[in-house]
Formats: sequence, structure tokens, C-alpha cells
Amino acid sequence: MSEKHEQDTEQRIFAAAREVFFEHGFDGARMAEIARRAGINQSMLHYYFRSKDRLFESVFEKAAREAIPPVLALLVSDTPLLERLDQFVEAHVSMVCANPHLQAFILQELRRHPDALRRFVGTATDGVFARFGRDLEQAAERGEIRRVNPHHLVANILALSVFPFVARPMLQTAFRASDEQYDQFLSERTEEITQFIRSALRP
Amino acid sequence: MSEKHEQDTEQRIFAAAREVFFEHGFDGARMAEIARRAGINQSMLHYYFRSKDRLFESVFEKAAREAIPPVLALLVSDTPLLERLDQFVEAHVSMVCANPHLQAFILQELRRHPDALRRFVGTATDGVFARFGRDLEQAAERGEIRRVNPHHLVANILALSVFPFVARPMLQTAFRASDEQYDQFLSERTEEITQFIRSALRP
DNA sequence: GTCTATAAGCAGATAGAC
DNA sequence: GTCTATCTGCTTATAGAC
Repeated sequence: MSEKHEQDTEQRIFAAAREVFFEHGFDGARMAEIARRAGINQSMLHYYFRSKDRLFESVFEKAAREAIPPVLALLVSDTPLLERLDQFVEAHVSMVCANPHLQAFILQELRRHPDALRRFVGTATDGVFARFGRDLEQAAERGEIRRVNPHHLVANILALSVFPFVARPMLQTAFRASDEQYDQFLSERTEEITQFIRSALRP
Repeated sequence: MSEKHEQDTEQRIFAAAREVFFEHGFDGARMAEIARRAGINQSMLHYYFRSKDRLFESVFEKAAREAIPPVLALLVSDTPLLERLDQFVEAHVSMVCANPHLQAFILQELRRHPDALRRFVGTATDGVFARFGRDLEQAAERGEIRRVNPHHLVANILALSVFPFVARPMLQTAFRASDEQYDQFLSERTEEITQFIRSALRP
């Protein structure tokens, strides 16, 4: 009985920390705010996670693990290349859309902890670009697409998917769009990106 | 004689503040660090700028003014559309390249001050998209390009230019690239983006 | 205008009762 | 496990001499 609420409390703390770190970043996050959202006392945070740094690391690592390797894994499969790219775009956009703060959080915090990814991204992406590059090369030889550099292509696709979410405050202002109008704009992105990339890859 | 160093000191403070805010963001920046880099005492910061908030506002406003309106202004000119887009891409990439922290800073801080841009972006972009959209429409009717939505196209171009710089820590890790290799990658972007967009716009 | 010294407040972390 | 109370150090900001 002594551990009755342990797991539940820890999860609530983690969820609250995720929210607050996503919204404010490490430097802007307040332990008191995390405790408040978790509905418990501030000293509990230290009981479970020992320090702000460790709590942040937990949140960041989990976020990075779900934000990067699964996406890159979609690049290699047995699906024909053009359809695979469509699937990749759709999966990526809906992932970003379901969690709009995630990418901004990763991008922002990665500037301070530049090698926080090395551990698990390294192995996850091993060989991905080599295989993807080979598939691109073969598709080009069959005349399905023009010849492109795999790194640039992946950067292009990620950019097209992520940027409108990360840069929302800037673009929405520049477009003079209401919240509803910008949401509408975002909902058109999957189709737009798919079309844009297919056109760009035509031989 | 009593104001002998006034302007110089104020400029040194501003330059130091710009550096520190760009690197760490508002929450991570320390007034002591700004003073140290400016080579003066911390109380001088308050003498000239009154508070951290005001100092930040000065830096942010200047950064935003030079990061956004000049770029959007390039969208409208008398240059033929395809060449104009080439010019736009080249100008934008070299701007981002010359100041890699600027865009990340704007994107990061704009999440907290979402309407900090309204004042001067509003008027600067008035009519830009209307004119640009008309030019796109006319070029499409002449068969020079396929029909595209101006907002999506601009978002695409900005995304392709900015993202590889903002997401450098992520992409460099995912690509398993050294600093030199990633710099090389970035130097290829102008050509890559120009080519990519031209291909995507073919009728 | 520039400095030193210091005030005032806050955030993260800990002690110890229950 | 969870709470209240408190410590410690840091950060912004100010007072006041020169």
C-alpha cells in the first residue's frame, strides 16, 4: 500500500512537465508551475526526478525518440518510391499536426544540447540514407524521377512539413490571417506538399 | 564633454545584448553576461535601457524589422516572375546564412510575443500577396508556370531556405555529418532550392 | 556617465514532520 | 509518499559616491 499512487503521480508529473517544457522551454519553465499542473506539491518533483535537469532530460529524450527515428524509418520500405514519399509526407504532417509544440520544442532545445540526439538517432538512421539514396538512384534510372540528392530531398520534405507549424506566429501575421484561416491553410499542407514534391521530382 | 562616450556605450550594450539574446533567448539571457561582453558595468544596462524587458524589446524589434519586411518586399518587382523567384531565394538564403541565429531567435521569441510583429509587418506586407498572387496568375495564363497558391508558395520557399539553418543540430545528427560536411551542404542550398522550385512550378 | 555596494525577490532544492 | 517550512544562491534592479 505504501506505493499506492506512485506510478500515477509520476506520470502526472511527467505529463505536466512535458506541457510546461513544451510551452516555455527549459529556461522559461518553472518547477512550481509543473507542480501546480500536476496537482501536487513542488517537493514531489524532486522526490521523483531529483532535479529540474533530470526531469527535463526525461521529457526531452522521450520527445526526441518519438519525433525523429519513427519518421526517418518511413523512408525505407518496399512501397514504390513515389507512393512512399506520399506516405512519408502524410505521416509526417499528421504527426506534426497532432503535436504542434513538439517540433518547436525539439528545435529550440537542441541548440543548447546539440549532442543530446547522438545516442539513439545514430543507430536508428544507420543505413537509412544509403538505402534511400540507392532507391532514388534506381527510380531515376527507370526514368520515374529526375536525379536528386537524398539529403537535400529529405531536408526539403521536412522543411515543407514542419516550417508552417513552427513559424506560425510569423506567417500568420505576414498573411494577415485569422486563426481559422491559418488552420485552414495548415489543413491544405499535406496536399500542397505532395503535389509540390511530385512536380519537383518529375524527370 | 559629459556625453563623450554615450553613443558608443549604448551601441556596445546593444550589440552585446543582441549576441546574448540571440544565443540564449530572453529567458536564458543574463544581464551580467551582456554587461561583461559590452565591457562595462551591469548598472549601465539599466542606465541606458531601464530594464531587461526594454533592452530585449529594442533588440527584438530591430531584428524583426530587418528579418521580415525586406524579404517580403522582394516578392514584388518588375523582374519576370521566374527570375524574381531566383533572386528572392538567393537573397533570402544569403540573408539567413549571414545571420544564422536571427531566424531561430525570431521564431523562438515570437511564440511568447505573438503580436510583436503586428505593428510594422502589417503595413509592410499590405498588398504584397495580392500583387504577387496576380503575377502568379498571369504567369500561369501565359503557360510559364503551373497554377499555384501564393501563400503556399511563399511558405514553401521560406521553409526550404530557413529550415536547414534552424534545424541544423537535428539534421546534422541525422545525416551524421561533420561541421565541414554540413557547411558544404548549406552552401549547396541556393542552387538546390532554385532548381527544386523551378521544377515544381513547371506547367 | 560610470562605478561599487546592496537591496529585494524569486527559483530550485532540502529537512523533517506526518 | 506527501506535505509544510525553510535554506541557499542567483538575478534583476536600485542607491548613492565619484
